Amino acid sequence: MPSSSSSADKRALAKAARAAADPIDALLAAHGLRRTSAARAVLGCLLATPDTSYTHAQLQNAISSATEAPLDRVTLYRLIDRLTQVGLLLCRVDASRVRRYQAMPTSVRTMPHFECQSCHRDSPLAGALQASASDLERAAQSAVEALQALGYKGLSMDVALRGVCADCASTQGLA
Amino acid sequence: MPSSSSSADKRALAKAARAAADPIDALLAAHGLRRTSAARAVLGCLLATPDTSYTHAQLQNAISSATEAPLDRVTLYRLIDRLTQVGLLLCRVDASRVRRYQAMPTSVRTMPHFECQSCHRDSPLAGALQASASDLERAAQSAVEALQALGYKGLSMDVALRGVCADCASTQGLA
DNA sequence: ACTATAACGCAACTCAGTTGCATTAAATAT
DNA sequence: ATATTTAATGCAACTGAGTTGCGTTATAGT
Repeated sequence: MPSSSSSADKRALAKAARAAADPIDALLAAHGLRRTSAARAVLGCLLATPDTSYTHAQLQNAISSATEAPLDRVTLYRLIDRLTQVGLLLCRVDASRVRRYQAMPTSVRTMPHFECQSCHRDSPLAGALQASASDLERAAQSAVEALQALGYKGLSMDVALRGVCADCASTQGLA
Repeated sequence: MPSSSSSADKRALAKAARAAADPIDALLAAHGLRRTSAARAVLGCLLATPDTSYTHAQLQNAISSATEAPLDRVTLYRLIDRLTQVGLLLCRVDASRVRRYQAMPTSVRTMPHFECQSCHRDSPLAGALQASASDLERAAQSAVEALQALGYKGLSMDVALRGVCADCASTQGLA
């Protein structure tokens, strides 16, 4: 019954249809962002590879080679800022001082890692440390739940150990 | 009986005396670093204020105003690198991408903190989150001990939560 | 005291990110 | 459907933190 529906109904429907057409568009709309080709490309790229983080340069490269639109440096910076501010992206600064971006993970997986201040290797806690690592994960999980209960959104946790690894400690005469 | 001691004894004694004269000099010597005025100033400054971290600029400023030697930027960078590599200093990169340096803490105190990706506030986990925080600390402590047993030196742990805080989540219409 | 080399200081450079401003294109109102 | 508003884009110039090269100085070991 097309003639019986009001024009207001039609508009609402059209809007919903547009928003729901693509899950990525839906996300953008839900967070009050415009559905531009750049936004679709970035969010699409990051959602396609969860748990993978990109630097700004890597992201620009990936977008530019995938699509035929070379996407300006500054535009990408600002787009990333917007996506991060609404909680769609997770941003962390790695040990070499560059920001790394990824889609905000849905479940909170903590991956404790160790950064050696001498050789600058960054390695996940493995082997004998699995026990402590899973203890950490459990503790982290409950902290995250507590924050979620307080209204915090898009939470992620990062556990970093720092120091001098056994290799470096032995090759220097360390006290 | 000064005349009975060999010249070798004398030299060893002199070296020990020089090294032990000042605890800071002793530390430098023990880690194979030269005792220069710059090294003494930096290490002295950081050891005087444990658990306080300085940026490169703050440190340069503190040194230059305390002593009468204005200490070159690059020299300070290189000095910090050396001190960090031997495990005397702890270096971390804060949310705004600048490195912060402090004396390597003797006991491992974990202070979980939350970084809001919208308002960029960085706040310690407090109040209702104390429980989770202390769970985290305990888990962290055992991880650190496990690493120490493996020969790792100068360990420190950093637990960071990231996301959008309740304030920011409510002021934007966040899904 | 002599010598080897660690540490210093200066200048120039790189890399990641920012700011200002004019232009374009979504979203909304008519 | 068209006009209007304003979010988003693109370019150019800039900033701040850290790095590299190289000649000079001062500490450690002989």
